[in-house]
Amino acid sequence: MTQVHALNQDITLAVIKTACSSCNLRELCLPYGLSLEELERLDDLVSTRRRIKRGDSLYRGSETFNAIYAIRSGFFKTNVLLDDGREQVTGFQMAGELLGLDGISTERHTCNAIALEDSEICAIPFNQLENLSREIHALQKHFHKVMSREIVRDHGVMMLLGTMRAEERLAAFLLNLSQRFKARGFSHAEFYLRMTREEIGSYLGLKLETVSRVFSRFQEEGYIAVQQKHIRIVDIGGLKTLVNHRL
Amino acid sequence: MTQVHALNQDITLAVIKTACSSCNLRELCLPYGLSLEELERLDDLVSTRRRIKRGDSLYRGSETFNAIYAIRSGFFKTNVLLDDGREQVTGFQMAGELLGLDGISTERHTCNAIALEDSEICAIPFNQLENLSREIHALQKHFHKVMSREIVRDHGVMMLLGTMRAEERLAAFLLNLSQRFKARGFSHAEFYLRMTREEIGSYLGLKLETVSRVFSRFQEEGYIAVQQKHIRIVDIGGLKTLVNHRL
DNA sequence: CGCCAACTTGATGGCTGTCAAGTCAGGTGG
DNA sequence: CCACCTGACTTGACAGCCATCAAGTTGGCG
Repeated sequence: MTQVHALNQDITLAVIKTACSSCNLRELCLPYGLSLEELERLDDLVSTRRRIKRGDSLYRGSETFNAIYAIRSGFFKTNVLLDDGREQVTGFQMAGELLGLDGISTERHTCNAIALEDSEICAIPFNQLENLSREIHALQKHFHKVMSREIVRDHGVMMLLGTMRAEERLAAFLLNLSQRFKARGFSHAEFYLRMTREEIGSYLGLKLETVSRVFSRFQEEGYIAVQQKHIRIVDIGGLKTLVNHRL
Repeated sequence: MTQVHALNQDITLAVIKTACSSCNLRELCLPYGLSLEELERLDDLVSTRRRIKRGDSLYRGSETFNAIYAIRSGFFKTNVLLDDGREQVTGFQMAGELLGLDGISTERHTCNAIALEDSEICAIPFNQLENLSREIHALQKHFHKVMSREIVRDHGVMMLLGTMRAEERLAAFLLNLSQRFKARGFSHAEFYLRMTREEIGSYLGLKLETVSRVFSRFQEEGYIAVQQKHIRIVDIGGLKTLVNHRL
C-alpha cells in the first residue's frame, strides 16, 4: 500500500516534471494564455520528449516535417549548408522557443537544427496541433502570433545584415542575447556564448576574424569583458548607443 | 421590369468580378485548395477592396493591425524607416501575395506597405479569418503554409545578405522576379522593374551606384539587356551559374 | 523647352575579407 | 599528473570589394 502510494507519487511527479502545465517556460512558449483545462489538453498532445546531445541534430533539411519542437532546455542553432560546403546560420534558439516552423510550408524541413549544448525538446505533432488549435481559440491565436513574431525577427536580421556595419551588428547581437537571457531569469550582463566565433560570423554575415577583432575592440573601449566564450557586459548603454547611433 | 433585371445583372457581375471564387489569382492566394462552398464563405469575409495609388501607403508601421491584405493587382514594397531617415526595404510583393503578416505578432504593423504602382487590394479582417479557419480545415492549413513560406523566404534573403557578393545578390534578385512574373502568366524573360535602383539596393544591402554598375556589367557580359527600368534576360543560365557557382 | 528625379560612370578611400602566424584552453593518453 | 594535441581564438599585414563623393546623362512631365 505504501509502496503503491509512493509509486503513484513518483509517476505523478514525473508527469508534472515534464507537463506543459507545470513547465516554467509556459509563459514564453506555446502554452501562453491558456486556461488550466486547455493546458491539460495541450499536455496530452506533447507526448514525445527527447534529449539531444551537443553536436547532434534535432532534424535535418529535406527530412519530412511532421512536428514542431519546443526547447525545454539547452541551446540550438539552425543552419543551411551551401553546395560549396559553407554554412549559413539562420538563427540561434534557446529554451521556450519553437523550432521547425519553416517546415510547415513544404512539409519538409528547410534547414538543420543542431544542439549547441546538451538539450531537451518537446515534440508537438503538427497535425494534432492544428486540430487542437481549431478547438482552443487562445492556442490558435497564440500560435499565429508566434509565427508572426518569427517573421518580424527575420526582418530585424535582414535590416541588420542590410544596413549595419560590423560593430553595430555585434552590438545588436549581444544586446539581443542579453535580453533573451534576462527573459529566462538569467543574468543579462554575464553569460556564456554557446556558439563559436565562426557561427556568430555566419549568422551576422561576417568572418570569424572580424568577430574576434570587434570583440577585442569592444573590450578595449570598455563596453564588455570577453574571455573566450564568457561575456560580461560592462556598459550596456554604450552598446545601445552604438546600435542606434548609426550614420 | 427589364430595368430591374438589368440592374441585378450589373450587381451580380460586379460581385463576381471581385469575388475570391472567380479571382484568377486564387491558386496563388489564400483560396488555394478550397472547395467551391468554402470559397463562398471566404468571399463573405473579404468585403473591403481598395485601390491604392502609386506612392500611397496601404498601412504604416505602428498602426493597429486588424486585417491582412491580398494584392489583387499592382506592386508593393514594405520598408522600415530608421531613426536617421534611411530606409530598409524588407520585401517586394506582387499580385496574389499577402501583406501584413508581421502585424499579427504585436497587433501593430511593424513596417510600411507602399504601392509602387496603382494597385488593388482585398482586406481580410484577421479575427474573422481566424474564426473561419477554425471551421475550414483547408483554409487553416493553407494559411499556416503561407506564413511558413514567408519565414522560408526571409531565410533565403538572410542567406543572400549574409554570404553573397553584389553580383550574386543581383543575379538572385532578377531570377526571383523572373520566376514570380512567370508564375503569374507574364514573360519570365522581359519585364519592367517597378522599383528604383535605390530600393533594390536597400533590399539587397547595396548602394544604388553598385546596383547600377552591376546591371551595366551584366549587360556588357551578355546576361541581360537593361534600359532604365526595362529588363530583358538574355542568358538565364548564365545568371543561375553566377548564383550557384559561388566560391 | 526646361526642370527634376533617376540613373550612369569615374576616382578614391575604407571596411572587412583573406592569408598567415601564433596563442590559448580543454581533453586525452601515457 | 603532466605533456601533447587539436580546435578555437587572437592578432597582424595586405588586398579587394563596395561605399562614398562627384560630375554628367537620360527620360518623363509640366
